[in-house]
Formats: sequence, structure tokens, C-alpha cells
Amino acid sequence: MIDTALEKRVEEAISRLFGRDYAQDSFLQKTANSRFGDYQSNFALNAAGRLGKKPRDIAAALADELKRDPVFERIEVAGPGFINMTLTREFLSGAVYQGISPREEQPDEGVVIIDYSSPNIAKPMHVGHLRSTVIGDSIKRIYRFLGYKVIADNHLGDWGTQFGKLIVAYRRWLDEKEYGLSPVDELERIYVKFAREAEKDPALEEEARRELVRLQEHDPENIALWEEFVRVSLQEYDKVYQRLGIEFDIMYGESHYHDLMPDIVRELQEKEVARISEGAVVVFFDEKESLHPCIIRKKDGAFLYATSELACIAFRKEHYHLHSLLYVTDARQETHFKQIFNIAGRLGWNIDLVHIPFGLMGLKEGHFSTRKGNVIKLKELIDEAVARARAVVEEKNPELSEEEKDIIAEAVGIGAVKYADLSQNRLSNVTFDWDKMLSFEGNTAPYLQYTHARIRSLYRKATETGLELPPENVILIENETERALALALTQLPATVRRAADSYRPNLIADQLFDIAQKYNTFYNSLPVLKEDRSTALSRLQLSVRTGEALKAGLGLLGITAVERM
RNA sequence: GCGUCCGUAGCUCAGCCGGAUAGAGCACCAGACUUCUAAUCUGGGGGUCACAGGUUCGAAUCCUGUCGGACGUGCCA
Repeated sequence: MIDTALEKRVEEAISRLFGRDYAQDSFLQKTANSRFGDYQSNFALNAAGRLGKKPRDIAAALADELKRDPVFERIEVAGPGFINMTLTREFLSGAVYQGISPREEQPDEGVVIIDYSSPNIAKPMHVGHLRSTVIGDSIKRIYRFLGYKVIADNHLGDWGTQFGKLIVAYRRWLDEKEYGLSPVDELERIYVKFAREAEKDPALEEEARRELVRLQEHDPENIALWEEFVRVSLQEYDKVYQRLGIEFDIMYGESHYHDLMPDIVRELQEKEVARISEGAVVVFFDEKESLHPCIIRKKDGAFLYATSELACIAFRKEHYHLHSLLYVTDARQETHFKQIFNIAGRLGWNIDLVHIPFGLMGLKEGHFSTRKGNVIKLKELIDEAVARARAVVEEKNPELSEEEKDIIAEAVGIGAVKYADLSQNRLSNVTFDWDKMLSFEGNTAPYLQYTHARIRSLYRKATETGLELPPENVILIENETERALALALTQLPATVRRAADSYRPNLIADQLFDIAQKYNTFYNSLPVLKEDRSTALSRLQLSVRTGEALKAGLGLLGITAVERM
């Protein structure tokens, strides 16, 4: 990793001059402008106070030390004490040649478990599920890439009060024919009907409660129904996941932890973390936490989301050697997780727990709501995206086979949808907009895929004309255009690391876009195959490495790179 | 009331572990396809980084307050 390697060099220089205490503070960063070189260190400015010296003097000393390192073409002190570093072309060339590859497994680091997607059984997946699914999947890929052992867990909402209602609704209003055609849609319909009917007839609620109790007592008929709801829902979800290229390692729904919950409640009470209040079992928090009380068990004896979450943590703690637990959910659940994490800590569970929140998706007109009927189903979105992509392929590349057009349309349409989400800062709320989400121009997945396809095409053409790439490094960086591209490429590995550390796939999206832009500038201004042999080989290898980087980076976002489009 | 997040170009958003003239896409204007895929590229206009203080050599970035928006807030998940 170039940033890391570079950082190490700067840190060592600092350590030699000013002692080990300062070694971690290289303040290395990309320069905002290429006239300040490739990287800058602001160490001198930041350490001036602690060292009791003038920033310029510190900078000068460090610059002299760095000048002895042959990877730098130029070291300059500028302004109040910036140290600007320019790498040699040879170093950049070597770094580009080396490329980016996944790291071997890190032994004994423990397993990272990621909770994401988590749809509620008996409801169709809609665009609201997209963010958790796509962001979680990307984080999974990023951590795997970095060598972590990762378990992707789809924490299904397969247990809870909705099933009592559903059972009542099923027996009263199910349309067999519709259910046969599209079971989950029909389940949703009768569920909504239940809500409406129950407003008029409160006795229905009572009936639903009774059915729920029977379900929880493992009444065979109700259990069979519940299992059916889960089964038909999963069948439906699987279709969506398969198209999206999303795979889970485990799908333990909340029901999986149901039997563990009484023990959790007991442990909470024994350790005096929770106590009885108004008939319920409740955890209270220190005033300085500003957290409201968390109910663990209702006064009627039923457990809640918080209980199940704690049981889940306990289960994982027991069954896995854990590195960390990551939860990808919308930002509304932030306080909930703060409560849970706080409680886990007080129980003495020493686990690295991380909530990865993201902003809500809505419409210009307001929220999605089943009652208003403005919910956009995930399947509709995917179909529309793929259809639009298909139309564009048809227009641009009519000579491709139908089969290939289909494959490209699928990759491009789904890529566009995923990228629209992943290229944005997680925390921003997003307004759903068909045209934005399905745009194929500018900063989009199709732009990156197109760049990759161009490179592959160029490579094929090179092979046809007998230009063969040798195994060794033949990249010569001969101008600013190539240099800018090379520099952007070498920054990718460190970007992946940063994306992992901060759980922000959008950093990778940004870097890929930067690479692709620089490549397209290169492509449009510098011919490859028409040059003399050494230049042609150099540019071809630079191109191929760019293609590999784009493919790998897109892979981390869960987006497929295509050979042509 | 309390708590969390957000407020950056006409629109959609990056940048937020402080760093040099605040970036991109879309839209708009002007150009580039007999040349390796024009889903591309080149150039242009466009900004009180919500507002006011503070910390600092330096603030879109950190702190405090105000305004605006979203969300959460004792028995849903």
C-alpha cells in the first residue's frame, strides 16, 4: 500500500530526528493541488508547539532527512512549514505495476459478523431495504478483501406481534389465487387489511394476541403457518438477492434467539443491570448517557427487540471467536443500539460492537408508506433499471448477441442502482429519484464499467495486432496525464483501508471515479496502439492495471465489471 | 422538553481524525468522433460552505449558541 509504505518512511524519518514519541504523527496527506507535489506532511506545523521549535526549522530538518530517501524526486518546504513530496516516476511505475490484491487471511483476528438487509417476513422488499443490503454487502466484501474472516448474517424479522395478526388475517381474508401467484404481496395485502379492520373492530386485536400466544406456545397449526410465511418470503427474497449478487452465510432470524431470552433477562436481573418497574423488566441508564430506559420484558411477559438483540450477542459470543459485530441499519435505530451496547458492556461482555447507521430514503412528497401505496418494490426498481440499461445497450451495441446484451443490461442496471447508494455518504438522507438512480452518465457505475470495458477492448485489440504484454514492469511515466493516473491508482489500497476503518464504501466509489476520470482523459488524449513499441507496451500495461483496479474496486462495491458494453 | 443526525453551486451530492485558490455529477454555453467503444473528452459561467461567536499560525471541518429540516424518545421492530 503506497500510503502506508510512504507513511512508514516519513514516520521513520521523524522518529530518527525527533524521537519515537512523534513517530505516529506524520500528518501525511494527499496534496490538494499537484503543484504542491504528490503528498504533503504537516508534521512541522503540528509538532511545533510540542517541540518548542519554529515550524520552518522542523520542516527544513525533516525535509533534509527525507531527501536521502530515493523514492522522492523532490522534497520542498513551503508556506508556514508544509513539506511537499514528489515521488519518482520509477516508484510510481513500480507501485502501479504491483497493483492491488486481496490480503491473505489474518490468523487469529477473530470473525467479523455483519448484520444487514434484515427484511421483515411477509412483507415484500422495497427500496427502503436497498441501503442496508447494498452497504452491508459492500462492507462484507471490503473486510473479506482485507483478509478478515467475515460472516454475513441476515437478521430476519421473523418473530413478533405481526404474526398473530397475520394468522388471523390469513384465515379470514386470504385470496388463494393471489397467494399462489405472489404469496408475499398477498400476505402484505391481508396484513394491511387487518390494520384497517382492527380500527373498526378492536376484538380482532384480541384475537391476534391469542393467536400469537398460541404460536409462542408452539401450537402445531400456528407453527405450520408461521413456517409457511417464512418459507414463501425467503423464496421471494432469494430471487432478489440472487439478482443483486448478495449472499449470506447465515440467516438466523429473531426466532433463532427466542429460547435464549429468558436467560438473558435472568442474567440482567442477577447482575442488577435491570430491575422491575411498573411490572416490566427495565434497564435504566446513567444520567450522563442521556438514554431513556430500555424495556427488556413487557409486563405481560413478552420479550422485545432489545431482548432478542442481546440474546443474539450472547449467542455469538458463545459460538464464535469474535473480532467485532457490525450492524447496518437506518439511523433511527441509533439510540436503540446505544442502549444495547451499553447494556452489553455492563454485563461485562467485552465485545467490539459497532452500529453503522445510514440516512433514510424517502420521496420528494414525503415518506414511503404501504398505506399510501407509494412504496417502490425492489423488484420493480431492478426491472426498470435493467430495462433502461438494455435499451441503451441495444442502441450502442446492436451487433452483440441477445444473450450478451442481457448480461450487460443486468450488470449495468443493477450496478447503477447500487452505486447510486454507495457513492453517497451513508448518513445523508436520500430522496428517491428514478432518473438519478438510473442515470448512466457522469459519476455512475456505468461510467466505471464503461471505462473498464474500453480497457478490455483495447487489450483485445492489442492482442489481435500481436502486441503482447511481457510479465515484467514496462510502465514508463512520461507525462502529466500518465502521472496523474498512476498516482490515483496507487492511492486505491489506502482508500480501501480507510473505507474499512470508517465503514464508508463511498470513499472507494470516489477513488474509482477519480481513477476512471483520469483514465478517460488519458484515453482521449494519448494513443496506445499507434505508438512505437515501448510506449505502446507501457500505455497498454498502465491501461490493463487500471482495468484491474476498476474491476477489483467495483467488486468491493458488489458491482460487476463487464468485458464490453 | 431531552437526545441523535443533517444544512456546501440552480438541482443531486463529495470533502468533515483542521491545512495552501472549497470539488464532482446533472443542467446551461462553446468545442472534439475518416483515428484504440462519444455511456467519453476539452474549455466556460456559477458559492455569505445556514447564521453568530469561540479555539488556532490556519476552520466547510473542532467547541458553544441561534435558526431551519429529519429522526428518536417506558411496554413496535
